[in-house]
Amino acid sequence: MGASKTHIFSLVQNELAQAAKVLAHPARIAILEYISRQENCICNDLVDVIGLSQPTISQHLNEIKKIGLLKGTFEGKNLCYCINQERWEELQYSFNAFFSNINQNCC
Amino acid sequence: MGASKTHIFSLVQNELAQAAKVLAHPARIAILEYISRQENCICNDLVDVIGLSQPTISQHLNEIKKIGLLKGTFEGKNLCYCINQERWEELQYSFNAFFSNINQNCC
DNA sequence: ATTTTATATTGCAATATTACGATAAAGCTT
DNA sequence: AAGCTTTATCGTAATATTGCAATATAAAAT
Repeated sequence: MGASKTHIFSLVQNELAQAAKVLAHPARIAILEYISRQENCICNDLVDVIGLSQPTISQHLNEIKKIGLLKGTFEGKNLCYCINQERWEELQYSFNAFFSNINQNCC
Repeated sequence: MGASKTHIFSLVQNELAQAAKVLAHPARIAILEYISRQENCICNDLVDVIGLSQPTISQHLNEIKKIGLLKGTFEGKNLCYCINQERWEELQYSFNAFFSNINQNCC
């Protein structure tokens, strides 16, 4: 097969997994960290900073965008990507809820 | 190519990505949630509860074990997997640190 | 000792991800 | 308009992941 059987899991489980998948690549972690340190983010910087090709960076940015973590606005000739604060906090809350719901009395 | 260029990223970035990768499948989310709800975990239950074949469940459990999230001990004839509390909290801390380090003054 | 039960491993097919060169598109600059 | 810069898309190759049938292993029960 190869494809995940997403239909046998709950929406919440699938959404958390989907979010985790976006964080499951060091380039995307690095991109998010970099954007968060900048006032503005010019994409071309990322190519230099991260050390991957421009198409690859573009693809990674797209993955991050897909789950709503980035807002993009144009500013002069360069595209300015920024963290979507609301979505970011939503995910932070989801991960934290997941990690907090653990029963300790076993073994 | 196809393989991730892990060597161009920091240890912390790679480790967080690695942990996220384990959470990046709804079956593994479901397995962790299920284990956390039980006093003991008999693996064979998981096959029924999750709805994937025994070899597939075994593989997923192995992925979870690889990053140290499970402790396993034998109890009678059944293997008992449990959440490794220390490691769990470590990851919770890592994710939370990542999510908390976001600069808001952009766009 | 043989059977039963539970878990792990192997091998393989289907699909997904990662990466990049080539090229396209879109907006400035002149 | 022509050229420059920046980002997106296409096409393709390499690798990784997901899933299961078949089989192996290991412990418990008979």
